[in-house]
Amino acid sequence: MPAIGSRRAPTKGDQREQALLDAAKVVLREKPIGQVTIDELAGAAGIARSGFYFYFESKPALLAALCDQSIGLTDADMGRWLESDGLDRDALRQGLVGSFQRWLVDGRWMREVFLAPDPGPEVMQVRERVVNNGCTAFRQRIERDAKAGLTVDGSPTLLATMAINLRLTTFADAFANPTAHDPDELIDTLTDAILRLVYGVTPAQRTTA
Amino acid sequence: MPAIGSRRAPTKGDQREQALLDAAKVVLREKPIGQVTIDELAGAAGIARSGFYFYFESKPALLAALCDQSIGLTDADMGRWLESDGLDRDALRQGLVGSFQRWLVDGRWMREVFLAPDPGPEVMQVRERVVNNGCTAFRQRIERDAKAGLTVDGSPTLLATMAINLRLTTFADAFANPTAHDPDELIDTLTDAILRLVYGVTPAQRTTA
DNA sequence: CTTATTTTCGACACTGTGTTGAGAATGCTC
DNA sequence: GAGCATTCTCAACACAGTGTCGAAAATAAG
Repeated sequence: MPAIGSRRAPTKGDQREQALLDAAKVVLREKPIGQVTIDELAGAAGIARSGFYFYFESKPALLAALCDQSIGLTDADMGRWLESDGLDRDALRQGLVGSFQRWLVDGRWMREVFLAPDPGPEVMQVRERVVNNGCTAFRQRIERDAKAGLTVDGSPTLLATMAINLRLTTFADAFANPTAHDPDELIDTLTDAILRLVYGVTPAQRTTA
Repeated sequence: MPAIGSRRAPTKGDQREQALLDAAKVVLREKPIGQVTIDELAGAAGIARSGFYFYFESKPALLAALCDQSIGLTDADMGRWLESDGLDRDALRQGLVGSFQRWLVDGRWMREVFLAPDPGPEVMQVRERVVNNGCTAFRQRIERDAKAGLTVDGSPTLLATMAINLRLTTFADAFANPTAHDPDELIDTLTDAILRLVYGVTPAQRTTA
């Protein structure tokens, strides 16, 4: 794997590794990881089962790598809101929309990474990194707004965790049960729920009807 | 298994089945289900591995049965609040405390049942029943209060789901990371978070400091 | 005590995982 | 483009865990 800014051309192995990740991403859209065999993953990337182990130590290891590649994207989603101040409902909503769209596509494996109780050490490491990043960014925003007297009382860390978990479970549910709610209503309700959670207010103005 | 109100004495098999459930409950406090073998579960109940299959079809089937037995308790926790009207912070808080205590003890398998993305059909069935019951009760309370003009706007179903998920993830996190927060603060924050989520208000009065 | 039913468990077949080492493909150097 | 080191591939193996079967033992019923 050439480093991210590397000038070196990707070797055959690098390509194969990426092919394995890409193939896995597709395969994992269909069925839960527990029901996907390594044989299947290897086959989808065009190699024999035992060849898989040249690239990844195990299924969870691949999953962790998969997640790792998607972190940048997830961060970008909420970036605008996280950097702004005050409620800024529009920015928050837009961030959630972006996040939501990713969930609708790759929710299968995202659930495994972020929700599964015991996804193995490799995944746990990535999860903790991602969650910590998210919580920290969120927490810092809350602390900023707390100084301006905008937020409710209560530990910013706890509030941030709750907000993030609320988003997580809402999207996970939406993935598991796509027809249960109207997407727009879901996002609006979630947006307001988070604002209410952190600021204790539901802003009256809405960009969309 | 004699029906719940049965007069018939439990046969040896009934006892063994219960022993299996009790033993599993204990074993599952130590390590995640994925790392517990059927051999281990059977051994803990004093029978051979293959004997396990006389009582349960599989590991998930036992887990579902385990959960099934605990439903009554979980319902009882929140009962008082669910039947009252208005915010009633004290009742809500007390319900959450009860629920929380159960989580601290049996959180390991409760996570598997309520959080795992793909716990198998048997568990899924029980989960859906429990979650639906909980959501329905919650939703009805919200609808009642909505008529009284107490709640925020928004689909009661969505609000109920969010509240329940907030509780779920908060307790699951607390189980996974017991020292991260002060229990009292956690419960207080969660109580207020739920009230804010549903009613848009944080009641000033608190029973406890 | 006899008979029917329930319970137990060893032995088997099967699926999926992870390892190893020999050989093939690749790419680097001159 | 021949030689050489490195990277990659995969068949064969060993193993752990699951689930099934049927014969025997334990229990309950008559």
